[in-house]
Amino acid sequence: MKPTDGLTSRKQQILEQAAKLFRTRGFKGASLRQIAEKVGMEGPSLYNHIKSKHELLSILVMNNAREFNHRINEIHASSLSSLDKIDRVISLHIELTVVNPDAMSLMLSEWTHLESDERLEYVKLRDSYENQFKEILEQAMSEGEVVQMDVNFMLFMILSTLRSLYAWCARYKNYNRLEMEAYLKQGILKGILKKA
Amino acid sequence: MKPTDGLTSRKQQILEQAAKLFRTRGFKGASLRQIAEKVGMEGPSLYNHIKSKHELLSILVMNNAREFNHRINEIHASSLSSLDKIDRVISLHIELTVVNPDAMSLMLSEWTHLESDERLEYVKLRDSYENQFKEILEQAMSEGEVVQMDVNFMLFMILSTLRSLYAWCARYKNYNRLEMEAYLKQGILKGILKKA
DNA sequence: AACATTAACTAATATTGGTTAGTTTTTAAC
DNA sequence: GTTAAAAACTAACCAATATTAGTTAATGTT
Repeated sequence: MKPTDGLTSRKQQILEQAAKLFRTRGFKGASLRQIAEKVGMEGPSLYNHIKSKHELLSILVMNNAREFNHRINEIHASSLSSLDKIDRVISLHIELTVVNPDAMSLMLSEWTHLESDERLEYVKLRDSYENQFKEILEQAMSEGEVVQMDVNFMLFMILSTLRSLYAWCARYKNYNRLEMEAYLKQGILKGILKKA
Repeated sequence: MKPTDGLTSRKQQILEQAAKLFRTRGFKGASLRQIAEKVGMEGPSLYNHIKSKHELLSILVMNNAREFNHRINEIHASSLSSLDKIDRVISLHIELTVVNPDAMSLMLSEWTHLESDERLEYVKLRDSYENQFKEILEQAMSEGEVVQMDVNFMLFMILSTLRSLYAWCARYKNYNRLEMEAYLKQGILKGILKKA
């Protein structure tokens, strides 16, 4: 019974509940029984749909990581100006965070529990992502668009903010995406001081 | 055998290794036997020094949280200018991160596994900390020192960066504290754009 | 109706991990 | 040197958990 209709397939439901529980209790802290209960079945029945507990984490983390990598590739390869590229990367983070905050949270905090093969692939994707972003920043810096600063540190500061976003979306639900984009871009680009 | 000499007591050693393992494997993922091995004894022998696994987490997280709270109280209550207060808070974060990155990491990511009583106390300390910081920002904003922006969001952006610091200290060991302070303050206050 | 497939269940296994009990070794004091 | 306390060890317990095996109910197709 493939999900021919608009309903979410059973496996999709399992993935959603797993994501929520992995996020709140952590991968090790959440049990298959708890996941099963949330989706309305007994623990072992999950194995009719999944291969293992690790598979759940793998799907959730790796899909997101690959999507991220794909999207920044596009931006990096585009013919946009360096500032516009930075702008797009910020928007990308916000979009993926808003669309699937649970997966985002997992990708950033639970990837350590991936099995070794996939952990390696994950780290590779992550490094690649950061490198692309770094190159964009270097470009902007060499063009005199942004201030002269250690690129690694600038990357760190921007990514710190973008990567924490999911946690704050959970706390302050009343922000919409446009507000966040405006605030973030202003804060990152111009800082908080009134006068430069 | 109390630690009369300069050597670190046995319990201190246990705490240090526990912090390292909790950080890399997570609280649930690290076993007492692993901790014991790192410190050079058998698992159950730990109970000659500790009350429970949770006690280890509790000491590591709560000590740090209380220290944080104490220090920001001082800053908040001082007669410094609002900008100087912001400056001090940034320095505080850097100091505590550099001095004990493992404890910092735990405080930020593993506090969810505290037992309920202490989890409540932790959240209280955390909220209190954020509120003090927020008041400082509000003061600076009302004095026209910083740009007009949603205070919660400004708080979020600053804390995101400061709270991620421990992760980057681990990756780029070559930065010293003064460099980090300079970069961080510049980035947070003035942003990355060349022109305002 | 008959049959095959899907997806649920129950029972059982193997492992791990926190913890306790009891014992032996080490350390320090007199 | 004797004794008492501290701190180590081994063996065992108990609970939780991922997973497997075997079975039954539900579903859909011919």
